[in-house]
Amino acid sequence: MDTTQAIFAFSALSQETRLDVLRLLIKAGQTGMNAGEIGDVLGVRQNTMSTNLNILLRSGLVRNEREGRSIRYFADIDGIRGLLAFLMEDCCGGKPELCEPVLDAIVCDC
Amino acid sequence: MDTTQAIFAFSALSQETRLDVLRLLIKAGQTGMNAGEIGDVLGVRQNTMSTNLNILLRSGLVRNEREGRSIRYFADIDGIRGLLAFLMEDCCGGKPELCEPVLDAIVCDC
DNA sequence: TCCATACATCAAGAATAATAGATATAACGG
DNA sequence: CCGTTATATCTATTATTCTTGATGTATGGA
Repeated sequence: MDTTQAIFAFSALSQETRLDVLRLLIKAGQTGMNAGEIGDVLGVRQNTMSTNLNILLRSGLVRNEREGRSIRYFADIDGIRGLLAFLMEDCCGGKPELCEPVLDAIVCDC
Repeated sequence: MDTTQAIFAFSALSQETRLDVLRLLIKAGQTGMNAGEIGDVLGVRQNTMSTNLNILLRSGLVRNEREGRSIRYFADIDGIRGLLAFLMEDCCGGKPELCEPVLDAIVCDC
């Protein structure tokens, strides 16, 4: 992950539809969701959703897989990890009490 | 953290100067850095840096403290935690193997 | 109180991004 | 093949964001 890529990824997340999509796909986990299904759930027009899905794809936060006529989208965990690792790189200047709370926040219930 | 606030924060990070500033402040930890010092290190003009620091402040990713004539800026760990927690909320749909690698990436050496 | 330092705000031009109508492509069924 | 479904691309308009010169404000020292 370099700065340019990180900026592109954060930029992808700085728009409501795309942020909603990624959060939805993170919830969906390995099951993923079809493009049309995502558009229906979020109430976004087909071509707008397609454009936004493509931006998420290019940002490396999402991946997809053709499934017959549909295309299924998934959160790309490696991409998300890379982005967060880039942000938190060299964190806390040797004082773990600064960054530990950040980790705690992401621990999920599963 | 709500969607509007998260979009504002990700938008704050989707610009080179501001992303550089936050990463710098994360490295600086509790020591923080003066506004002028940040501008010097990153080679950004005074008023541009001031505008960008204000955007980071309003995004909740950074906090500041007056120090005589200077103003010292710090990464706001609570703000960062809130943002990442919002993104990863309800992650992995019951399958921990999806989100654990994300956590591993952020574990720091300190 | 006057000056210097450190930072913030204003305003306007330039660059970038968002949306949606129209159209194109890809896959499947008959 | 032909039609239908599912998604992608093109294009233009509108809206937002970035940068910077000029100027304003706050603090501390002489």
